[in-house]
Parts: sequence; structure tokens; C-alpha cells
Amino acid sequence: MLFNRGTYLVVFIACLIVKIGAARNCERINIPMCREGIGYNFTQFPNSLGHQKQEESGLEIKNFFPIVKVKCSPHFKQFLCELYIPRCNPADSLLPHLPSRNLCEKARNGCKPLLNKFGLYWPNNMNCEKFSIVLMACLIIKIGAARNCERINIPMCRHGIGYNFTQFPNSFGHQKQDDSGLQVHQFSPLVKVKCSPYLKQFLCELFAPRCDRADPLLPHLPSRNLCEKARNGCKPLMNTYGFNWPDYMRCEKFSTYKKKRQCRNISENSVVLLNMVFQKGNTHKFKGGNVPYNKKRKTVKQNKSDSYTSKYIRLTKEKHNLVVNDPYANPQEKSKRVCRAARLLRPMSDEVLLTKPIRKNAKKDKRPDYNSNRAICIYKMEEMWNAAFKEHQLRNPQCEGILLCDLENEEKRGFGTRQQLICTKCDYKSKRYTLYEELESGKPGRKASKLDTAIHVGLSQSPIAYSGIQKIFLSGNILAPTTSSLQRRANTVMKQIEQINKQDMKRRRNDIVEINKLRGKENPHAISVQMDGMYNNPLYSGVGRTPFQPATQTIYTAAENETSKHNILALNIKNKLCSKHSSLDVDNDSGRLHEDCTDDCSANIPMVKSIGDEYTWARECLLDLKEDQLEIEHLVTDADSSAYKAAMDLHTMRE
DNA sequence: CTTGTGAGGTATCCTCGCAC
DNA sequence: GTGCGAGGATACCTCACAAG
Repeated sequence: MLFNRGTYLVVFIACLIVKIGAARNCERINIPMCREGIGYNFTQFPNSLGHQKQEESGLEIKNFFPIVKVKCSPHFKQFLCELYIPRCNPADSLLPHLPSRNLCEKARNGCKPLLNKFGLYWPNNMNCEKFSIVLMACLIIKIGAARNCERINIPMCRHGIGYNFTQFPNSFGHQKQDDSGLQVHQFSPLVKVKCSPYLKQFLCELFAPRCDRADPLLPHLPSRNLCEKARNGCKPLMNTYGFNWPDYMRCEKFSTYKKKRQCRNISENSVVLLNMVFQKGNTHKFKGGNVPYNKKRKTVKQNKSDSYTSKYIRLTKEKHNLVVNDPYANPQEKSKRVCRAARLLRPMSDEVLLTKPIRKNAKKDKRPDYNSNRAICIYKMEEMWNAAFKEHQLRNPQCEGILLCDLENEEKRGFGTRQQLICTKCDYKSKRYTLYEELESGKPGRKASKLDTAIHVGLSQSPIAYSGIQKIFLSGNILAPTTSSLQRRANTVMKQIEQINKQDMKRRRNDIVEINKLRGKENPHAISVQMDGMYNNPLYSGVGRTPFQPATQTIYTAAENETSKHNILALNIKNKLCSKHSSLDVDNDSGRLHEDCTDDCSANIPMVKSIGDEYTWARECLLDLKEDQLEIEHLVTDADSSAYKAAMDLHTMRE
């Protein structure tokens, strides 16, 4: 539902009573942020922002939670609460109370610099000048609510600009569309003569910015590229008639990125770029050296013999960056690529409820109640309710009971759940519905859950394991799987991840050769790598412990030094620990791989083997790379590593 | 220095429900 | 009926830490 909250006027009317909505009743504050430490417990709605309920205010106030959390000002929380959740005053129940200007200024002085640091600005609707110096009960200020989407009603922008909703105030501080509309209208003759096909789009994006609910505090601006296209077409015409391109539309003011999201969606752009073709040569009037497909290389001159049929595929943006951003050519390039905006963590509730994992034989009072949460696939839930409603109605048309989840018969499936519905009045009982998506295995029997598989993929990239994820879920009052089910699922998923990683390393090796070819390297198979190993050295923990206990596991890696990504091209994992036998059972002299468990033994080197034999681990990595025709041109290792010797030996062997 | 406790983890057995 | 993948239970291991 979209609201047009209209203009946000400052109206100072001494002792003017304006009835806003229905009679205002005091109600206890239920917004977590404002529940404590603000000096009052009751609020009244609607508030000055036009919110009818606490929930509406709660949704907007949540956006500011990270700023409150970082404590940029001790007054910010008080200010927010007084603005969004006004103090209830039964003696004056028709008036919404507002924070004082003094309080606003204290909050702004503390937090505005922080907001600016992150590229945000102090919201217009919190402009302190709008608040009274002394808080007066009879002061009514209708100030702007947070930015809400509203349908575009500026005639020029109503069609053909790719979006239908806008949000105000815009970057010029216009509070409503009417203000913007007047200014846009001045450009109508230019749009009509079509001096540039981009002018209308540019004007609309500028004056009636696209609404983005994900970023309600930021007015979206047109890109610099769009501005330049519009200006290049129309500025000459304006000059002819004695007008200048307005300073407030100066293209240099706009970002080269249309919006932040493009930083995150590079892969989507890549697909588009892949399908584009370019004519050979600098036909696009790019400045020398800036032709997209051969940036930083000598611009190719177009030959007369080149026909328009000769086409060059443009590289994906990612690949283009890898080709041109040689980390050793220009070290400063690295910092330029950081385009991810700093983001604060989402607000967390102060209240953490804990629930035990469900047990099939758990007693009634030990089972999770309706306050606990479930991970549920939305469309599966819709299917369940729709099917059960119909079935219930068909069976007992006269029944007026309602359907509830029968938690007594709930079945837990990893992170997901299966539910059965029962009627409160008749004896209707639905079948059990699986509320998670299943992975198609092609095998008989129960199917694994997609959700579980995906979570295990995530866990494999973090140091969190079974008990850790259980804690996280249970802290959120969400049913967690048992240790054994986590253990079992992880074993299956990890095997698959291992296979995928092997394939991925193979692909990356090929990519390096491809990149070197594009760079015009004489021998694209000769690469620079860096190699080192990591060990599970146990910490020396005090008296009675064995100091300097050697590690039992090592992982040796070879990462390429050709691109800024430094992708890992080869891995060598060695392990002395056997899952079948305790380390005390092993005969050091005979080695770790004994007859009893040659197949299942998880150790792949004998106990007597030196764990720090980097020469061997490096040699095996290099031989592995050699299988894909990769040879080492430059090698970076620790000063005390013998990996270089392995590389030298292999090099000598080749000669 | 010994002992107990808790956290984190693994292996194995049994049962259950579903798809084939 | 069978295979599969869950849940549940239990035994056991390693490590860190604290108390006696």
C-alpha cells in the first residue's frame, strides 16, 4: 500500500488545535528501541508523521537502529523516539508531541558527520529548524515522514521512463511533485524538439527520482553517463538561443555508476556485455587508450580492408578487469576496485528466546510452542493452506472451526519442517505437508532438503560447525537440526563441494592461460605463483602439556600471482589422523597406513613422515599444475621454504 | 598433580516415513 | 519390500579450564 504523505510544511500556529484522525488514546510502547530509557512508557497515535499505528512507525524507525547502535550521539535515540513514538499526554490527547529543536540539534551534531562518512545525509524530514526551540504542547508540525513511494503525476514523466513510482523530497529539496513539475515543465520545449533522446529520461530521474524501498533515505540520481548524453545533444541548441546548461545539472556532479546496486550485480551485467559486439578500431570516439575492449593497449587503427562484418566480442566486465588490472603493473589499481559500500549489521532484537530441538517423544510441555520460529518455503506453505482449506470445506461444509498447525504431530527435517493441520471444532486432520524444497536425487527414498544443503555450503566457508549453527538458530528461537543429522548431511555435501572445487581450480587454470594470451604474453603457460602451507599446530597451554607438539594436518596452496584475485590453482592436503584409530593405537615405526584400515583411513601420510616437508608438498602441487601445461616463471615463498628448490628441480628436469 | 566438567566433535546403532 | 535420508540415543575422544 502506498501513501502520499503530501507536503511537509512547518506550521507554527500558537495554540491551534488541529484534529488529526480519530481521538488519540494512550497505549503502551511496544517498539523495542523505545521501550526503555526514554523517560516515558506510553505513546499516542497517529503521530506527526501521519503514522496510524506503532507498527508503521516501527518499520521506519528500524532503519535508524544501526546509527543508534554506534552511539554517534547519546541524544539520537531519544530524538527518534520522541519523533516517531511521541509521548502520550492524556491532557492534550489531540496533539502529537514533538522533540525540541535543541534535542534535534544535539542528535544531528553527533550523527551527521558519521552519516556523511558513509555517503548518507541527515534526512530532510529531520531538519532541526522545523522543530520548536521550546517544546510546546500546542505546536503542530506536520513534517515529512520517511520517504514513501508515490505514483508519478508529472505529465512528462508519467510514461516511457521505465518506472512508475517516485519518492520525495528529491535531491533539490522539493517536497512534493508539484514543485518539481513546475521546474521540469520549463524543459518541455527541449524535450519536444528531441535535441537528445536521453533528455526526458535524465530530467525525470533527476526531478522525480525512482522510488527504492530498499534505500528509502537516499534520493536516486541519474548517472553521469545519462547526463552527458542529454547534455551533448541539447547544450548546443540551448546555446544557440542564448541559454546555458544549468549549473545544477552539471554532469560532473553525478556518479559514473547509475546506482549503487550496479556494484553488486556485476555478474548480471556481464551476461549483457557478453552479447554485445563491437566494430574493430576506435569508431566510438573514445579517448585514445580507452576503447573498452583494448583499454591500456595500443588502439587498433581501422584498416580499409576491415569490413563491417568483422566483429569482436566484448569481454565480461570481470574478465576485462582481470586482464587490465595487473597487480604488479599498478599497485594502486587494487584500491580503486573496492566499490562495496560499508554496511552496518541489521538490527537485532534484545530479546533472545531459546527453544530446545524438537524430540519425537518429547512431552507436551517440552515441545516448542507457537512462539518459536520455523524456516518455511513460502510457496509450499501456500499450497498447504489452500489445499487444506478446500479439503476441510468439502468434508465439513457446515464447520465453523479454524485450522491450526498440529505441533504435536510436527516433524522436523533438518532446518525445515513438515506440518499437519487440524480443525479446532471438527475432527478434520490434513495430511502432513513438506514445507521445504526437496533436492531431486533420482534415487528412491526420502529426498534431501535444498535448504539444508545450501546451509551446509555456507558452513563450509565459515569456521562455524554443528554446535555453532545450532546456537545461532536456537538463539533466534528457530528449530535447529540435531547434531547427528547435521553431521550426516555435511558429510554428503562436503564430498560434492570437494568435486566442485576441483573442477573450479581446473577452470581457473585455463582462465589464467586465456588472460595471458589476451595480454599478449609470449608464453601464456608460464605463470607467477605464490606458495605456502598452513599447519594445525596445537597451542602450548601450560605446565603438564607437551610443548612444541608437531602438527598432524597441513594444507599447502599454490595461488596465481597473475591477476588481482590471486586464485588458488592447486591444493595439497596432508593428514596424519585416522578416523578409525586413536593416535595412541598407531605404531610409529610401521607408519600410519596400517592394514586394518587402508581403505577407510582418513590419514594420507604416515605418522613418521615430517609434516613440514614443504619440498614434497610443493613438488606435488607443481606436478599437478604441470598436468594442465602450466609452468612456473616466478615463485614467491617464505624465505625458509624449500618450495623454490622443488620448482628448480622440476625446471632442471625439463631442460 | 589429579580429577571433574563442559564444549566440541565422531562413529555407530536403531527407528521411522516416503518413493519406487 | 527395499533403499534412502532423516531423527534420536549412546559411547567415546580431545581439549581447556578450574578446583581440590
